[in-house]
Amino acid sequence: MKSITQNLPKCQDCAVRKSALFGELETDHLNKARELRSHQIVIPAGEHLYHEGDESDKAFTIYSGWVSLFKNLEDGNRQILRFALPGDFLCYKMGKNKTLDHSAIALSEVTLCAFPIDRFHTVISELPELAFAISAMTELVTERCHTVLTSIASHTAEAKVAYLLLSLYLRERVLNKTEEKCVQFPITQEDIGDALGLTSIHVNRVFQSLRKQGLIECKSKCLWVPDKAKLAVVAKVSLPELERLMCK
Amino acid sequence: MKSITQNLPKCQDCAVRKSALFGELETDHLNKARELRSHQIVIPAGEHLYHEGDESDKAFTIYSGWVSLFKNLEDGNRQILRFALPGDFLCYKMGKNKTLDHSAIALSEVTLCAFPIDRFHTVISELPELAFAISAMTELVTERCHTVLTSIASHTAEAKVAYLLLSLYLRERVLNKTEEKCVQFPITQEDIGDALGLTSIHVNRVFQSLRKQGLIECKSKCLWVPDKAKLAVVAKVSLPELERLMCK
DNA sequence: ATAAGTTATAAACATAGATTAATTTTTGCG
DNA sequence: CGCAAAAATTAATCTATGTTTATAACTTAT
Repeated sequence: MKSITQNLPKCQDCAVRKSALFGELETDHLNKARELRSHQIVIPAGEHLYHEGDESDKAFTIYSGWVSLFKNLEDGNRQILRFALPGDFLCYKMGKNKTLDHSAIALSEVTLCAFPIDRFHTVISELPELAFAISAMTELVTERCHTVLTSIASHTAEAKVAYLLLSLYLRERVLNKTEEKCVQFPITQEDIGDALGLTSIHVNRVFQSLRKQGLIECKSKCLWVPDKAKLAVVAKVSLPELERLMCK
Repeated sequence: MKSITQNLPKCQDCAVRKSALFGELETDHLNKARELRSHQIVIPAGEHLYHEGDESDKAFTIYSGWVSLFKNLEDGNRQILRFALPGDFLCYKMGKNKTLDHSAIALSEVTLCAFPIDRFHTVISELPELAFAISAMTELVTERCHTVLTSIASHTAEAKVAYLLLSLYLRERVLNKTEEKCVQFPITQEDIGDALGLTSIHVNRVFQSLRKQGLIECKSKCLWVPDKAKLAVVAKVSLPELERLMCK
């Protein structure tokens, strides 16, 4: 883990800002908010950002890279709660209880913008816009959690996998404006199983089937969805609704 | 649906206050916050509180009764997201997007304290404590959602049912201080199935088994758990952690 | 008190997905 | 480049849960 405190990139130039916490703030508010940022952190793939049970004293915005948020189970398995992508705001709790209910691990090399939490609190008191912006993000995460719960509880394995792949594909597509047909996709079939409550073996079976149907192309950490509408049908979700939810 | 605007009960005497939104506010703040309340609403069992897609213009604290929050699926089924009990705060969104992502229906006769949302916003700006209190509740709901997701995704039907029954039993126990061994439990086996992604028939099989093991007694809208620790083992959850999460 | 609608229970059968175990392919590293 | 570890793939078997169909026990309203 490497800390960077000099020559930080400017928030107003940041590629992920529009989809991040400060996305809706006016420029003058932005300058005030930016002062909150203390440093950037670079974390190699596989390393923890924080552990379940830790007290949060920093908040992070992901600048680049993918993160997995999960709970460890008594039987040695883990339940992945969600995958966090650039622009996502992690590890901040406004309430008095600062104990974190889950762990976070870097799936690829990750760069974070870090904010000391105590400064945050005082600024929020003066800047209600920031409180509203944070709450808006929390509400979005909760809505996403509701749709994931729905997908996991009431659909087949094929629909669940299709739902997860499509969600992540849509998010990555808006973040990364390149013209390449594939987007980066740094998770394994086992990660997908841990997120959906399926074995990696069954995830593999579903992958074969989705590939045969021409719904996905996926290898070596890359994903391409030739026809999003078709995959949405298999995922049993309305594509416009999913786009709204995933791309803000 | 009946509206009450006269002789409302006082917040400082309210039986559910300590577990509700204003629970952590000081008395002087409380008086300010209480002015937000416009009226009480009584809703008969089976009637909707609001529908998915509605724009929220009021917020509610449940004063008495149980509510089911759910999404309707294309195949005619519904996914219950959670059951809301007295003290729960519903239907408020701080962010700009006021569209509700789920519906709510009364499971028993429900009395609500209603707050017009526009007044709320201005008060929050002046009273950061209220913003923190609301966020603390949202964070609690999110953590509960994480544990439900975990239970649904990675445990057996027996563990899921045990988890849900124990959660609700613990919540109802702290709300209702009576000495009766049973607590009210106004939901059907089908509701439980809709919450956990199981058929009501399989929920029934699990009920038989839990009863045979002496882990629950449940009939005519009442529930008794003779040994919470034993049920927690079946639910694959740590009882102290669940008690913290469910009883605040 | 009776009828009508819900909710719970029961049993037989079908299947999606888990489990186990082995093999192949890809990735990362010295 | 070549090795070791991780990830993906395949196949055989097993089991938890869904499906279907019926009936019984409650609730609620007339």
